[in-house]
Amino acid sequence: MLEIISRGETYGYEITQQLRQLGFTDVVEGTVYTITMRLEKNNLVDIEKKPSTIGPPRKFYTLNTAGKAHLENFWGKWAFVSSKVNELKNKRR
Amino acid sequence: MLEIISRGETYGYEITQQLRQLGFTDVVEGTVYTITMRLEKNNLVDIEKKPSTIGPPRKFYTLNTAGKAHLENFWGKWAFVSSKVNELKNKRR
DNA sequence: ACCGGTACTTAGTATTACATAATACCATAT
DNA sequence: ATATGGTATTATGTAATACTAAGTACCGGT
Repeated sequence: MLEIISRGETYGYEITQQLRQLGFTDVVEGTVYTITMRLEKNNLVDIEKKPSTIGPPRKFYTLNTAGKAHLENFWGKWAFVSSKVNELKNKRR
Repeated sequence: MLEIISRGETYGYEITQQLRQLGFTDVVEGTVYTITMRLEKNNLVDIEKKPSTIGPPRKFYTLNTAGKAHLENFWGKWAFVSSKVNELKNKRR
């Protein structure tokens, strides 16, 4: 979700749809919501509310400096963990 | 941990050491223990207690049929999730 | 007036992650 | 004997995370 938000401001409902398109077909809005709430709580995002012509107002998120740092930190951890897990996988019988 | 156990019977303390050697340097025994407890609770392992000459008895774990199935299921999920995450990573700016 | 799609929020449970500390066994050195 | 250090499991508690179901509300079209 941090990575998705990093590509440009977006909002919960749209994030849900993007995740579903990515293949996480059974992600529901509630799941995404708890994560956006966490991002807010941890001050990793800036928030802007904008009206929509086709529904209720949208709450747009963008990564702030801390959010970007957090994302970079995540990618570092991902590189480490995924390489270790793949190492295990490749040694599998 | 399922993968580590799948390579041959082993016990908590040894698993901790293996994980540390793998690079997860700050894994402590308590963390491993909660996971072995979960494996027991979910009936994914067979248990055999054997004496040790250099300390208290060891509780050896081996994967049972359900455990092996669970592991295979994990590798399937891993292939999916890691490919999706890497897809995101590679599109990163 | 209702319906379906859009959109956020609430509230709750179950699981997971992790740390700290306690207990106990054994060999070796003092 | 006893102190110590490595080996090994167990107990207990807290915080974070994952996930679901249901509720509220806004809007356009029939």
